[in-house]
Amino acid sequence: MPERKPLRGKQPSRRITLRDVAREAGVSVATASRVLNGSPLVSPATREDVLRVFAKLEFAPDPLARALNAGGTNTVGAVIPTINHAIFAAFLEALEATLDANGYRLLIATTGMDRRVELERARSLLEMGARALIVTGLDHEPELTSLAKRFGAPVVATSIYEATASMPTIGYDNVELGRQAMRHLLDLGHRDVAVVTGPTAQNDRARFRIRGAESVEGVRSLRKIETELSVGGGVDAAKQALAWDRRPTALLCVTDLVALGAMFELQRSGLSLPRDMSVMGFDHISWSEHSHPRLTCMSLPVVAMGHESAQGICDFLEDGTPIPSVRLHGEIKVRGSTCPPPDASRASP
Amino acid sequence: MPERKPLRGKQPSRRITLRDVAREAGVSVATASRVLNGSPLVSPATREDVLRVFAKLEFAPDPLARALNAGGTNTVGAVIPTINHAIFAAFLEALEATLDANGYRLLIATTGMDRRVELERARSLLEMGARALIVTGLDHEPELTSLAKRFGAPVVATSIYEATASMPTIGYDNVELGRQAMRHLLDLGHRDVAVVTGPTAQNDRARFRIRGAESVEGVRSLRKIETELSVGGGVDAAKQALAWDRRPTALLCVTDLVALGAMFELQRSGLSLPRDMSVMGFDHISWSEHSHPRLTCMSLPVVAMGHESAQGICDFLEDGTPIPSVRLHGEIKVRGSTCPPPDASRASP
DNA sequence: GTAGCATGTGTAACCGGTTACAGAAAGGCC
DNA sequence: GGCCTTTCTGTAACCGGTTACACATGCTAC
Repeated sequence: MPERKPLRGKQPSRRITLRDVAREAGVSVATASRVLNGSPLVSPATREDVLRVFAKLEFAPDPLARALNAGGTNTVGAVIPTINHAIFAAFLEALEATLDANGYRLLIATTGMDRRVELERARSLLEMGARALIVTGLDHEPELTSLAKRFGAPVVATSIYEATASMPTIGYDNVELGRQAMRHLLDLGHRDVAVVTGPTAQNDRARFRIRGAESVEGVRSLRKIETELSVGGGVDAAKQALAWDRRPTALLCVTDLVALGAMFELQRSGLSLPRDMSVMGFDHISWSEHSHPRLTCMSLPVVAMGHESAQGICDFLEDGTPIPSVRLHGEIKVRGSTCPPPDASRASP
Repeated sequence: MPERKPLRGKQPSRRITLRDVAREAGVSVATASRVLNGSPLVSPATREDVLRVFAKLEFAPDPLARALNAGGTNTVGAVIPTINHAIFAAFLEALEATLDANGYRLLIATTGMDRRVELERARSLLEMGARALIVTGLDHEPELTSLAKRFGAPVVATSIYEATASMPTIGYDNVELGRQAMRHLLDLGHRDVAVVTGPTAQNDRARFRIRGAESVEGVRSLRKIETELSVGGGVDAAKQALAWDRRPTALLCVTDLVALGAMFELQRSGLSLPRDMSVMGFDHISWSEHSHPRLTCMSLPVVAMGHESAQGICDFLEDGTPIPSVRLHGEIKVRGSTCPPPDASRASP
């Protein structure tokens, strides 16, 4: 049951309305409105007059009244875990750019990875007039779908691709990416790998990547370290891995940020990378190709994902074209942070 | 002269309106509206009936109509250079959190550092109904102010503090920060420093920081390197500095990202940090305390800045309290990436 | 019985624009 | 001059809610 939010605050000084302009210019509101919208049905003389009054009174049309007439706003809402993570930021930037090019604005709300919060944020975006919703992954409160349907807004799940999902998904196959990453390590000769992940409870992408990694045959030991999704988390993870008595030869991090933190910590504790330990990331954020050593990672097509999501939504809003699911392809960027393990000669058959 | 943007797209199927509900429930729109808003002036029995019809018809009130009545939306617009930069992301996150706590939503638009673009984005945010505008720095097209005034929306400049500015500024004194940073290097014994900056043309914050650095007495040589505002830019800057015949002993980077790139490149080329070269940053983004070596930097209070900006705006919108300028204080975080220069014993008096 | 009040409901104006439709004014043509 | 167009302008309904005000009802109090 929708609950009314009282309007916060009041208009300082009554705004100039179209009627004020009309009165001042000695014309009807209709004519004033026509001038406002550049209708050709106005004589040049009247137009001049009205325009002069527009300027004189510093008239600014109320966007809400226009939107009410038009039957909707031009906003699209994105509900994402956090802005403060390079990979989401890159995605949002692309999303915003494409929406903007199509005349739509982007409303943003963050969830801090909490599904209940996500639902609430989604509700308020819809109540603000968002015409479509972009969410991350497929792990949501069940009410989300019905809520959006009630508002007539489509929901697009990103960062994930799943053809059979109940909503369009625009993203990549996280299981496959996890598999590819692990295979790379296996091919190099690693048999003892630690997978470092952020909290997986509310994060299906991470779980899928792990599942993919686990699905690879031939790994002797695959241990999981669950940590915070940040550079600091990577530091912690590296510390843990170093403290184990049978140290893994490679760290597979589900996020570049975590990989960066891990590399820092490993280097700090005196290891030489990648010789003493391989580190791999996921995301391909801006610095990963510049790090020292350069980070081997699974690159996620977030820019394309932003464009595709925006385009799908815009097309839908224009003419009702159903939003298609789009499978984007990540690719492995093999760089300097991975190499065969120290004892590869012995370990390999 | 405002130009009309035609509504993109059409409503797929006519939405359920309050009148539909009222008819179905056999009450007047007024009563239906009262139920919608939880007014106590409705008998329990009628309320039940109407609520049932709400559910049955899956009624969703039109946010626009409500906002039109209320006389405004609950959105605040932020026009920032890019989302894709940790420091802005951290700021936005804090901003969004505080706005949200006060019942406001955040609209975001990016400018890519172009003032003309900034003006256009500001216009569209205002036309979307943003009640206030947050911008970065004080370098803007002059029309920005009058545009916002016309819409009755206050503008807050962030990332900068200048008591005499024509709009409230919520931020820090970039000149002072630049000075402090340089003094730290000077105190360590550095006399030959390179200042690495992003493009300064449209960025007053960077210019102020440089000015502050230049104002410090006792530096023998202060050379500037202008590069891209990214990790890659830092890499380039480091390459340049290394190629000079009289190599600086310290790099003062106006952004942490650039500092990170520089550190990577310096290490790649075989230097040992900080022994062979000191590196300093600005921002204090999440990883800078974890890097190897840990980055010495000027920490910018962006989280406080987000909160203060949001709070100032909310207070203004609630009861017209003028938005105060707020001077926040950055502080130096002395960590492991700076130390006396190799020849400090000789260089110091 | 009626004045007095609380309670619940409906009517209609209103928010600030847009626009269908009607009508006025001006020009063209026979 | 009368009739038809064309061109411009105004009236009023409308978008989908909210709400001031009027009014009907039921109850208490005198």
